[in-house]
Amino acid sequence: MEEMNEKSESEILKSREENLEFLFQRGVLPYKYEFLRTGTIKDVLEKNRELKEGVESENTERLAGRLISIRLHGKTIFGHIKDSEKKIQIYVRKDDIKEEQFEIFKKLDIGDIVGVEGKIFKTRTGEITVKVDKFEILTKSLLPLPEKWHGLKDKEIRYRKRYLDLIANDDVKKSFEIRTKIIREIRSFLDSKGFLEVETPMMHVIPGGAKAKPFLTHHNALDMDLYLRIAPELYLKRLLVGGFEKVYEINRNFRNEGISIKHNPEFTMLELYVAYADYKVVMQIAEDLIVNIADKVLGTRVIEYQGEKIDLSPPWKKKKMTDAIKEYAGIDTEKESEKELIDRLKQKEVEIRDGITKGELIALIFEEFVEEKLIQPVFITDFPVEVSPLAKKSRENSKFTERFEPYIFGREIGNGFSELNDPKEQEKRFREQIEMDTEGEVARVVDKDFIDALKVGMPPAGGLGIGIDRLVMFFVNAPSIRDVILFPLLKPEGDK
RNA sequence: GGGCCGUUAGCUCAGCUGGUAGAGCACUGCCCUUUUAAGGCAGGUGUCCCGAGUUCGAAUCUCGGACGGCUCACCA
Repeated sequence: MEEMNEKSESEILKSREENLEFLFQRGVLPYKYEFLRTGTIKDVLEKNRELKEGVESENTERLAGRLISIRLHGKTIFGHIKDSEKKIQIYVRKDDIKEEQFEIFKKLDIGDIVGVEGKIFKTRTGEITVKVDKFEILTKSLLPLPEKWHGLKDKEIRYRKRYLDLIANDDVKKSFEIRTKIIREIRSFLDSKGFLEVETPMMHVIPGGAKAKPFLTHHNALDMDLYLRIAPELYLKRLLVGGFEKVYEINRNFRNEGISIKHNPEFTMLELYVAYADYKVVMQIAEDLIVNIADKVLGTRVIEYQGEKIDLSPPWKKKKMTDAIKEYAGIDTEKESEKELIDRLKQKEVEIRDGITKGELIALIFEEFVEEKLIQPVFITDFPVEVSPLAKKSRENSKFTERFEPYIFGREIGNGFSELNDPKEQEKRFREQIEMDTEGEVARVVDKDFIDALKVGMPPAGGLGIGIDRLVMFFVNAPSIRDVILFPLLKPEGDK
């Protein structure tokens, strides 16, 4: 089996290996140390846009890039080279360069990285082209590039060999550039509002701050099990206790759950906390933050996601969860009994655990009957207290909390609340959560040190979390979270 | 983990109701001094994912397995 692979692989490589050997024999080292460019391809294209046909540029340009196409015509060669932004045609005439150089050029393969030098002209068809006087092969490519007609479509290869995906699919590079701009814009927005960016531990002794299964790891010297964090929340709140008033963290969370179009085991989360503020303040920040991204990164507040036009223009609607259920599902959760709600859920084949609470039922009804209908941006507020262990109870109704989630395209893209800061209440809620957690694969423990911190006293505060990957998905119209994570987790390659 | 679909040349794919394979791109050689999915002529691509079964005969049918995609569940 292994022998087979080696054999077939060497078949693929053969011609390129021979070309490499050809270069070595002529004393050409195809792994150069540097190449000084006069500019990027984009610069040169812009500079020569007005060039008249039949006229050569005054300046000699030096450009470098990957050879992405070659067209041999006997005594001339056409091709395109591409750098990080643009591609440009190159034109080599046998009369213009030494015979040996011409022979070497004919041995170049698609994928080689080359440097070219020459004047710029426009071809008969008006394409800006480099008339090559000199060239250097900067890096030899030994493996073939993805096929040029169909490009690289195989999703597995695209994710597994992202470098090929980036070479073959321009829009992929663009998506990741937008991702970076979004994160940069979030930072600059929050920094300008006086937030301090902090870093809290990724390795936790007690997993907390969210309801999810953690990854387990081990510290050898301390002979101690550690969990990769599922959320930074409890540490960021400790900072509020410590006296920071506006903090945020943008970093990875790790959750040992299933992988799907919306889930990657490690994902990037923004969490922010504002002292002396409640959930209403934070809700406004969430809206401002996202509208600001739309303005600064895309320049429009109307985005199209998977064929659906989404208008991010503020103000976003706000609906209490129970009101949304009434509006979209016609169910009055106040009036209906628990049994009636359970029957409705069972019709949708939702599993109901024994001893389920009314609050959990309301949350399930919302998820099953309402969520997918929330296409345009909307804040769902007032979540049941049973599903919101870290949120303060509502001033109006103690069965609900001062909590909100912004929904877009049927997906929750964030989560925020008036942070619970009563240590006794918090400890009680933690214990109730542990009781409700019937699956219990990971031993749930109350984070006593966090309770101690609350006992020292945390100012009233509002907090917000936003899943960055999912947010980016909207802005780059990505159907899968894997399209916005450069190297998504995949199973190791099988022995095919 | 459940369900659905897929796996044929390096790549993208075709191969009807079973008679052991085909196209384009890529690759090799030759021709071609403004082409751009360049073109023309010639060349060979291959344990048809693996294993077992049915059959005179399996890429094709049956069963089992591997790998992958989508989807549902857990979750954000």
